[in-house]
Amino acid sequence: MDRGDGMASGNTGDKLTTAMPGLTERGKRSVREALLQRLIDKIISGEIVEGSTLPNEAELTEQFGVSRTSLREAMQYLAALGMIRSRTRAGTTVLPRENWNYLDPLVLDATLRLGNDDRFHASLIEARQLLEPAAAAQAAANANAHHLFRISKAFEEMVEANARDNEAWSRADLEFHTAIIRASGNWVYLQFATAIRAALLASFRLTNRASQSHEQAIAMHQDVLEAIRMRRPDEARSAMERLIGVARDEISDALKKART
Amino acid sequence: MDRGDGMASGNTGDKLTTAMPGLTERGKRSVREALLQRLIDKIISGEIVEGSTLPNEAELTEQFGVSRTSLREAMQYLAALGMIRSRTRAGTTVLPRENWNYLDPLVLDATLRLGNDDRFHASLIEARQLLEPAAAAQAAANANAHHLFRISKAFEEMVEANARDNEAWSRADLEFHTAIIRASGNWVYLQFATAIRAALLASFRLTNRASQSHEQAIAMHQDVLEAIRMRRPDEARSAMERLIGVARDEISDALKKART
DNA sequence: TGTCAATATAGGTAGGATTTATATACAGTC
DNA sequence: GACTGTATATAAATCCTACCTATATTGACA
Repeated sequence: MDRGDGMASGNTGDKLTTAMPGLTERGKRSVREALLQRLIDKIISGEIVEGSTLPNEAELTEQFGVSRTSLREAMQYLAALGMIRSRTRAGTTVLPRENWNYLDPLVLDATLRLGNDDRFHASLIEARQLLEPAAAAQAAANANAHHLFRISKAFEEMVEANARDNEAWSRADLEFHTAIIRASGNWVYLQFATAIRAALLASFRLTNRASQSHEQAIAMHQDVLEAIRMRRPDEARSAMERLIGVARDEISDALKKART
Repeated sequence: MDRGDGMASGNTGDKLTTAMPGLTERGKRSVREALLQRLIDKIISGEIVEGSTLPNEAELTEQFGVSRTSLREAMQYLAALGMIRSRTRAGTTVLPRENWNYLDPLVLDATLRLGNDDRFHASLIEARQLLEPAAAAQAAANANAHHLFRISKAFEEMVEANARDNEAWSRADLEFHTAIIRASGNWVYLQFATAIRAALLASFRLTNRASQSHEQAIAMHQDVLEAIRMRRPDEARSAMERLIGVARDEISDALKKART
């Protein structure tokens, strides 16, 4: 929980700190970024309760050892995430969770790091099961040449990577799913890309895929690709349903194992 | 398009401006809020092209007549919306649309105001057709007493308002749909609440509902409510599908009419 | 071709002036 | 006397100016 920036107020002008660059230890994150993450973590973890009122600026700057400007910039960021609202005289209050933008990478990341909530993963998978087949069907109907190219390219990169290169595989897998959503032409679906991204990354962390299942995965991805290429929405939908179904099973297995 | 704050740089410290408060004319929005909206509008409308690099801070402060602090706070907000990214020395660039958080009320509002894109509305309706029936089914399965109460209350407020009070009707309608999504227990679905909110508000603006269709609408809402109360997911799903189906038809009619 | 200094730009700090929503007190009315 | 509207005080966010720091790019030079 302790971050290296506890004494960030130390660099108030003396040349010592600036004389040795690169020694700031872990994280080259800026003051604001560090502060932002500390605040997000405190709110997400519940250390700062939703609905509560934050201390005023003066106290916060002292508590976190940052200037008012940095604090206020971080506050603006939080306000944009729907996590706080400031009203003059009334102070700054933490909004109910319902308003938070969980689709933001920072928020999503903090939630996955701090909360071991199975229901969270379940919702994510549920949403994928709903959205991705629909997106695949729309992609089969709407995709233009450029979209098809990007999907195909991602697929080929998956085949190329195979079991050999886990990093490249996950990158390509991610791009495959994102490209299909993009091809659906529905901007609302696209908003979920970051959530799906997070879901996939979580599953990569959790599951150590046996090389045998790579073959199976490739076959299923190919089914989706072919259906989209052939302009068959229904086939694309069901192929994607099968694909997500397997992903769901793998995740729930991994979560069960992780619990023991 | 012209805002009243074009000469906001006038208050550079001389006491004259402060001597006459309340003369700032229209809009009680703060400097930052006004600036934020101007920037969002410029980006959404395409006046500032995605991928382009903004002028540096000094030029921007001059151009918009605001201080550096306000500018940077607005920038932080934009960064949180995924619209810009700042890197030292490289300047501030506008990110591709794909990264923008359209689910944010400010962004959504600007998009609806500035862009008359039918495809935008179509995507919104498509997403509702996919999400809301699923949410209703989940709500039928998962809703607790509190959730049921809120849905029922919203329904009763709709009945109460009926044709009499258009304002109250739309507020209750909004609450009805939001409460069901809340009851689904899926946080991902809940992220769409703002989008659905926007869709409903747009439809209220567009359609001048004949009082006869209020009766029909109430009946359909009641079907959804009853199915959830009776814990029948499939019925809830299909009742919601019918409801959204009508909404879709009304919207597309209204859009056609608006075009002529 | 690699190294190092100059430079431009975002990032950060300090402190004061201004604005504004709320609360409190007070006067006027039913 | 209870209620309602109006001035004043105040606490908090808001906004501003001025100056300092860190860092990535550029370009000169060895």
